Amino acid sequence: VSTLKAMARPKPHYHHGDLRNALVEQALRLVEEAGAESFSLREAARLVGVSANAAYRHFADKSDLLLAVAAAGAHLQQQYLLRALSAVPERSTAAGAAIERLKAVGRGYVDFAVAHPELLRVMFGSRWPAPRNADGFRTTGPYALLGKTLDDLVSAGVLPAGRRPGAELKAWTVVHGFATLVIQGVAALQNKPPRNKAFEALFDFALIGLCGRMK
Amino acid sequence: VSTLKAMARPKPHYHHGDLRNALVEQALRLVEEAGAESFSLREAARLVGVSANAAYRHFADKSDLLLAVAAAGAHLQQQYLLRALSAVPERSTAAGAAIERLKAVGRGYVDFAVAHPELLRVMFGSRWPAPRNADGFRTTGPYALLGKTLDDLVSAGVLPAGRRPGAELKAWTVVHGFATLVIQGVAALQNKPPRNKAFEALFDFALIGLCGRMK
DNA sequence: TGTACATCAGTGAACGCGCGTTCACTGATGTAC
DNA sequence: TGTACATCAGTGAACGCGCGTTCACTGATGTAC
Repeated sequence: VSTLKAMARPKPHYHHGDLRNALVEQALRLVEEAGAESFSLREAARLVGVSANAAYRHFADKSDLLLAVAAAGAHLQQQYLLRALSAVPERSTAAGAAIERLKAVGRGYVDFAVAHPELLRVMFGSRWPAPRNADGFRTTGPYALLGKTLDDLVSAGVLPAGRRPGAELKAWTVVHGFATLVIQGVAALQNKPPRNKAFEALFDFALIGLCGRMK
Repeated sequence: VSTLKAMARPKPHYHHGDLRNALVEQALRLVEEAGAESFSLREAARLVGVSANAAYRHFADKSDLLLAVAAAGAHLQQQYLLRALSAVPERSTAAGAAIERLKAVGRGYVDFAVAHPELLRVMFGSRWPAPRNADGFRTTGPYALLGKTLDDLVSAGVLPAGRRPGAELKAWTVVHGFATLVIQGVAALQNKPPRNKAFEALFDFALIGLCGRMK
């Protein structure tokens, strides 16, 4: 019997080796499935195959673990944005390219929200620390990427330099508002075709608003 | 001793009389203080001065009570919007009046979000039933009010009729996005003066985007 | 290369807690005659 | 107007539950000599 037991034993190592990451990934998965509200540290540990207690070797407490989940979410979001940017095809004009890049950032943001709604909620729910600029906005992550894209829009001559200040907030408000409406279940935005159509309309709207004229 | 006890007894009536409303109001208060996440039915009943059990005379379960809270929140929100609309001063031109009314709706929406962030979260978190139009949007509440305001904008000659379709979604996205950023703690929007400044800039941006030209 | 030992990363049992919900009940209310 | 009785709106005790967290512990790891 003891031989069988030893054979069936699933844990070859007493030390996990990468428990911290394993817990964060499992927690992220659980959050995405059922939301942060019903997330439990014990369940995450259980599924990783470790005692609930072991988590306290790596995290101060439950909220600390969720903070790590939020950070992982930010990293994933960044990947979405960069992937969307790199998928933009070449353009003949700098103006066309700059516009398409701005659209890509927006699309990446929305795609991330659609694919990981609960994760986005956790990221916005938890005030994890991030460097901010003088205006009180985060200098890393989507906000910074958006800023760079808007700079390009000025260089390309699409966005008048005089209208550049405050453009981040406008663009971010639109894209975040749209993503929020989508993940909060607005019926008209639940299927992809109408959602894409709404996104296009919204982008045109935002671009006109930003530039102060029809393109 | 028993006399003192009788004198101190706070409940003159075995029947509460208006327990349902009392529970909803208490629950709403608790949600606003600490969020729906940590809300407990027992605490609400306790604070109303009634056994936890009594709540089940009026609500199927906890989530049913929260649904009622969301409905009460919607009613309160409507009051904010109507109050903001009625505070709009008279204007010499129909165009000016229509623009100011649109701005008032937006301001009311943001003011509600700032004053009752957790309540707004509950309202968007719970899928309480509401009539929808053919486009999948709710036909009551802020969305309908917004529609009417936009119609006025067309009548006043500010918004070209050709640009009217889809205008609700654009306006709603901006105002909801802004409210969401505010209540989610974006540092630059936490104090009233900069928030108002940002709102003004955002409104101008949105109006240009809606109308397709500078005003 | 071998060994002693500090440090590290886990275990397993237990804690107290507040929760949502159910049970059998009882006091108050209102209505038919 | 009085009374019998069905209905309604509460009570209080109890349930089982999973949770976060703490405790004393032990097996594995790595390093100094």
